[in-house]
Amino acid sequence: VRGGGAEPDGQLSLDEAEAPADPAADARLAWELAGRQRELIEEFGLEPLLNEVEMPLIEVLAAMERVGVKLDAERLAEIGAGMAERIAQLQAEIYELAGREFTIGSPQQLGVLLFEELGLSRKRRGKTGYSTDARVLSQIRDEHEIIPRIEQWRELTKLKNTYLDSLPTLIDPETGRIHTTFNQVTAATGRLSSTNPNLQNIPIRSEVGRPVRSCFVAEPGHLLLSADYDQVELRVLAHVAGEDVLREIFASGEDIHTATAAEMLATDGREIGPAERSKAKMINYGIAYGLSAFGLADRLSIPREEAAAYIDRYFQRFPAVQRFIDETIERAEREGRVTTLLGRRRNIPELRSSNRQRKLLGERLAVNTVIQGTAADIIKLAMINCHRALADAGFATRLILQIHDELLFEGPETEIERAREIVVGEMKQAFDLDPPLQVEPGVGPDWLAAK
DNA sequence: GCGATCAGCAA
DNA sequence: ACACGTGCTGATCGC
Repeated sequence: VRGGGAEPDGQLSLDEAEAPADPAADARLAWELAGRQRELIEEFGLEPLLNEVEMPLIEVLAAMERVGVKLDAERLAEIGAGMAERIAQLQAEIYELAGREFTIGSPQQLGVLLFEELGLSRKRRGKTGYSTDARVLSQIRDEHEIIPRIEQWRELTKLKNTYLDSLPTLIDPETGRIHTTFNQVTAATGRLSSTNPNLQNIPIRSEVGRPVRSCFVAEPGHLLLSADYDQVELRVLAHVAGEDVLREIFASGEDIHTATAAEMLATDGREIGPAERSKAKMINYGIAYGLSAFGLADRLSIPREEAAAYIDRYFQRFPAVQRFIDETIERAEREGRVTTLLGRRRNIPELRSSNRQRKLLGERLAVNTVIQGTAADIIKLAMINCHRALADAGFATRLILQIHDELLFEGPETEIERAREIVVGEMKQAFDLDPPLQVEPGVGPDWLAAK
């Protein structure tokens, strides 16, 4: 019996008091909804996507959730203890510099202290008051000794609260492992999501966050195998846009962001250094993630006009990308929807909005959904194929996580090299793309070492 | 206890 | 004046 109080992770609730008043009516409703859904699936030509991708994926996801992933709880606790000490020290220094105690974690109280009592430069403001987010703090870092300490305090408490303290509570006593829930139907683009816990946002970028990732480990005698698609979204873009300049960059094996920077900026005789690469990278990601000129300017901390100029420059060098975007938007406006290469469909009602900003959002969603959704289709196919190929080979290596463009496997060390060959082969062949898909594998005793 | 708000992690 | 990719989680705060 499933009560009205289903758990957020979709687990069945057996609370007698929450049992439905009329279970037969509930069952009938589900039956009737299924009939209507079948009609729509047929009308939209979605049977192949349903039958070849989403349905076969269910048992792959179920197996992944059942197997789970091992966490080194002792190591996690050690890292957490070190952090607790550092947080306490920072807190004392912050109170000392502030001249009083306050709730550091309250943006409201922090805003009063920084901008009213200490008189630091106010940057942006939110709905309710001053913004104190990471970008604001980095801009006023040199104005007061308290700022770098608050930045550190924020980073450490975030890591401790979100990962170090909560992950161990989710270890299943039966298996000693963490069992996430993958949601197949939440993300509008067709991506998966992960909850309770979310294992798709484990830190890796920052120095202090990275050790958290090394706490995800293989069982004794086993190893983790991580296999990443290299630049899958930009390859999808090159493919769907038919952009030969982009294809040539991939064929040459050059670093994509450096090469993009060279295309955009080198004609001015500009040297391509880290700053140029970083701008190009942001533009590449901007296209893949559907960022506006405003969002791009915000990320790069440059005026919007300058961001718009970079985007213009990008389109001059990659004209087929410009054509693809224009055609995708035109068609989406006519049809009210977009589809991925495998026929996944997303309605974009924003395109009919009279609000200019909302309309522009719709345009970016239309383009972004084709790219991100196609990448999601491809990796889902790869998951199904890897799962089947490993089983057919009689291997004990199991798929345990999917992180959008990465698959993580765990297997006996004796077979992991052969498993790697199978996985890389299946991932590359999952879809016939031009430029072709490329996969970067790595093996190690923990998740950090495997990358 | 709940929702709104702010903040920050990842691909 | 305002705007600002998504999904998930945690803390604070006011009701």
